[in-house]
Amino acid sequence: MLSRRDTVARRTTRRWPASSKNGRAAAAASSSRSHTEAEKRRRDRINGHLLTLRKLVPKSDKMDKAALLARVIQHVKGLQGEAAEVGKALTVPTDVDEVRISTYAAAAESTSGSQTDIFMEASLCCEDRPELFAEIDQALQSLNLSTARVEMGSLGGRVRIILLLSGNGIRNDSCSSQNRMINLKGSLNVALNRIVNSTPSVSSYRVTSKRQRFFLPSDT
Amino acid sequence: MLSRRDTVARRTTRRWPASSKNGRAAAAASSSRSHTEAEKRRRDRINGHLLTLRKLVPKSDKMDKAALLARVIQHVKGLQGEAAEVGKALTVPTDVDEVRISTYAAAAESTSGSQTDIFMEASLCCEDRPELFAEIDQALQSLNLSTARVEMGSLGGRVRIILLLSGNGIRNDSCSSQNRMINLKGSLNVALNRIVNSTPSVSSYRVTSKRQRFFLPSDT
DNA sequence: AACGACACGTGAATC
DNA sequence: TGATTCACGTGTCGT
Repeated sequence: MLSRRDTVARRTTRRWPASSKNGRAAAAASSSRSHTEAEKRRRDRINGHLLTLRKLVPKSDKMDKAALLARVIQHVKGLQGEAAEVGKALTVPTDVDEVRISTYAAAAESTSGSQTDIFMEASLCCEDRPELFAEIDQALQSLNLSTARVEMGSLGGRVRIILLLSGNGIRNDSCSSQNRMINLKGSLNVALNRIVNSTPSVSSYRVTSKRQRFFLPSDT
Repeated sequence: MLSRRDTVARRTTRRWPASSKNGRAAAAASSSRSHTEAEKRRRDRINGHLLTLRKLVPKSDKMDKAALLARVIQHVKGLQGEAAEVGKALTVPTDVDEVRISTYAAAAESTSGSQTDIFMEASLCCEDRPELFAEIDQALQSLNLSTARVEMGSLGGRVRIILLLSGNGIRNDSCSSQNRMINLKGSLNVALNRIVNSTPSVSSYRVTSKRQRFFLPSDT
């Protein structure tokens, strides 16, 4: 459990046998001493870094040294995954039209047993236009999908919208849910692609400058 | 420099002196053996985790054990800082109303010399309501601020909006630009706070469910 | 030779 | 008590 003993000096750096006058034994003793001291410096260096890591990683106090390392790798993995996910899910639109749909199951630890809900994450990137949200809304409604969360970024007249969707009542305890999921995914894909690919060139709406048309007032 | 020797078994797990028939010595030897074996297992566990970390952290191969740990803490610090920064700029609304404005100068490397534009980043988090964007738009227009980029996140009926603003024609080559900047910052702050703090309770707009009102169609 | 890094076995301490 | 964790000193390999 690691109590004190990591800070306390358990033994006072060993008493060396007082360098004898004999040349041979003195040399050997000196060598051994420097060796021991160097080794201690090495250990202190490692343990110092270990301590830094312990302070850095939350809830890693009162932990085994090996367990600490395990927690560190878990933390690094988590942070790396998070960073990658943020990078992938970043709401900065690019110049290419894109629709990406990924399904995954998030295990929701509830009090009454663990239930696994099915979610879908849809990311679409296209030219911005006023009817965009309404069209997306309509598509989602027709597919009976509810939006758990939405994030949106806009830059240079283009938008990237990331939707976290959940199919109503679609759980993985149903045997046919997987098939429904695939169908849903396909349907959503074609619907969003249709929305993205509807070029606004025929629309009456026209961009004056290549930039600065972010705040399109609702109707005022 | 860490060559092989970490994978090679340098000595074959020590030959124990064949449990003697003496009860006392046999017990002591058995105890010592289990102790040694347990200690080896512990070392292997630690080194195993260390190896995992070495695989996890890039460019940490061919490194001292202590240096590896130093690199791990550096990596963790970097990832944590990155995550914190992302978290601060992330468009996930919280439960507290908030307005945050930060100004910074971004050096734009143009062909005709380097010109330094002044930007402001405004982050506001409040309850969502249909007139919100229009009010923000109006405030920005009255302050003659143009929006270079906007990011928005919505969750549970609340929104967090992050605006990257640039004052029109405000450059730092002007001697009075700094004062104008401060005034602008203050004005923007009071304007956004007024918008955020205007409670929608008196508004005719009312939320039915605590969730799922993300896609408010423009007017259809 | 001398120095640095590693694995090892052991004594002490904690649970 | 036995199991487990830690720091220590040492042997040994590679530079």
